[in-house]
Amino acid sequence: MVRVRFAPSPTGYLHVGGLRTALYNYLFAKRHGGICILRIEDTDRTRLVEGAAEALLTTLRWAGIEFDESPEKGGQYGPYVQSERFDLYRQYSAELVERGAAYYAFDTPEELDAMRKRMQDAGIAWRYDRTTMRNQYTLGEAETKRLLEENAPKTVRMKVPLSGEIRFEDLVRGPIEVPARDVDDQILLKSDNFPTYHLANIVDDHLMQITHVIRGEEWLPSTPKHALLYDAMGWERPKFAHLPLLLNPDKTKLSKRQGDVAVEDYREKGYFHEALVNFVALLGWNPSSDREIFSMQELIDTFDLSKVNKAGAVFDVQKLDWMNSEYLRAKPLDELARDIMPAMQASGVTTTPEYLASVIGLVRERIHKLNEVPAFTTYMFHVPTEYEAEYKEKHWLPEHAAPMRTLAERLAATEWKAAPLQEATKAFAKESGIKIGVFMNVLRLMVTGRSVGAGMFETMELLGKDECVKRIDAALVVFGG
RNA sequence: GGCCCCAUCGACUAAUGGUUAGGUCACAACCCUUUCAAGGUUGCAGUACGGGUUCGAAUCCCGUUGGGGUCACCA
Repeated sequence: MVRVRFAPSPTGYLHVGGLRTALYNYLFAKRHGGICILRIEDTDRTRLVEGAAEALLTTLRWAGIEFDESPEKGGQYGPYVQSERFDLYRQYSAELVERGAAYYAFDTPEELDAMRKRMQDAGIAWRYDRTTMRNQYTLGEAETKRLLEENAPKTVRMKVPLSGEIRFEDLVRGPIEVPARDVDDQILLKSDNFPTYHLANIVDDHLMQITHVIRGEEWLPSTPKHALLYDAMGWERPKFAHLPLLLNPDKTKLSKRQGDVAVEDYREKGYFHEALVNFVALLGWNPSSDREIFSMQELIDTFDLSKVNKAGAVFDVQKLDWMNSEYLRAKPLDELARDIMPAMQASGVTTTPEYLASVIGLVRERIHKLNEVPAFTTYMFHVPTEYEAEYKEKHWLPEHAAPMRTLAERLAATEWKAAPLQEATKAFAKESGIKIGVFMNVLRLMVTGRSVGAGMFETMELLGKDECVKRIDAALVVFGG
């Protein structure tokens, strides 16, 4: 049985890289009929943000990712919040010490900083030296016992072998080998008795029977430590899969400063969750096809960890925009109308879902995001009060007044549908000897006040005869016809 | 700097020893046209470099260069 987990820290928003990690875990679990778990890793009290865990869940749910086991849903391996599992970590940390795989250290942060600085100045790579620092090996049994009884501040560090190689297999990168001498004696239990990520992570992954650890590449360097810990406890190691990083345009790790990194930002900007998920799914993975558009179910059906790429992928908003517009054009109009109705009302428009749906149908090919609808379609709800100066300058001449008046009369007498209206206009252009382009532009100017918009006759049909005639008359007055 | 990872058009990627190196975004041109789009057609553009292995290399090996990640009592 496949069991995977997404384990974020509740320190704020959901990073798009986090979304992709969560998504791959979810897809992998669903693909194999497995279980996907959400675990909150809140062992660092200093970085904790109130309400962040709930926000994370809300955003993940918006994206269409549901967990089988989570803090709110529960499950038989809970609790799913690390701060509620502290006793467990202390217990296993003690066991690690008993097994000789970890030891007590009594150095203060100041001492460590000083040592680090000294080594740095000397040009030597930093690594905790357990033969010279203050720990149970240098202090001796009696002194260690005394300090422990005295409740002196202490940490528990892992005892990493001084020689040899640490090997592990990565599902996307193959075998990885690192010299043990380059691995630091990582702190497992802090002096406040709280575990660090490394301890809490392997304890929970083991206890929750996680079979595959799918996480970002930034974790690759600490995986040897995790492998060592599983071995020390006599636990079976899960399979590891380290995902390529999401990058800024300059190829550095995707970060704030260079654009939006929070999923919430994209949500607020009006991107569809389907588009964001589709886009992010294809960043670092591809099912070897030319296909670009995938629904969640289609992603589940084709997802394959072995096809995940090794190289980082630049997050290109232009392609996201394109993908979003694909969804915008494919979605049912009534659904779009329902989604954007609140924003329409907020911008002072009262309308019916049916009319709004028709309006969206007219303009959806001209915008990238649904939330552009209110600003793009004001003329569909309000009589224009202003006319784009440059556009008017370019297309309006006083001698157009008389023919326009006649055209308006002709149009009013024809069936108020796009096709007949077009025919009538064409006929009148021919008859009057004026190019149809002139009528088109002036009509657009008078009816919408804008230089850009949907097809003119479709727009007029939807607006209705009375409204259009009224607008043309009003414009004629304003323009001094 | 040590360690680790990575390397196909500007971007996302396909091609797992044999293809004129394919698709998508972006960009450009043309067509369509009623503004803006959309759509259609075409174009631009890539295997980082150097050595091997092989009849044959984007693909396998080695090196170089370049990029990235990581080196906390953060995760």
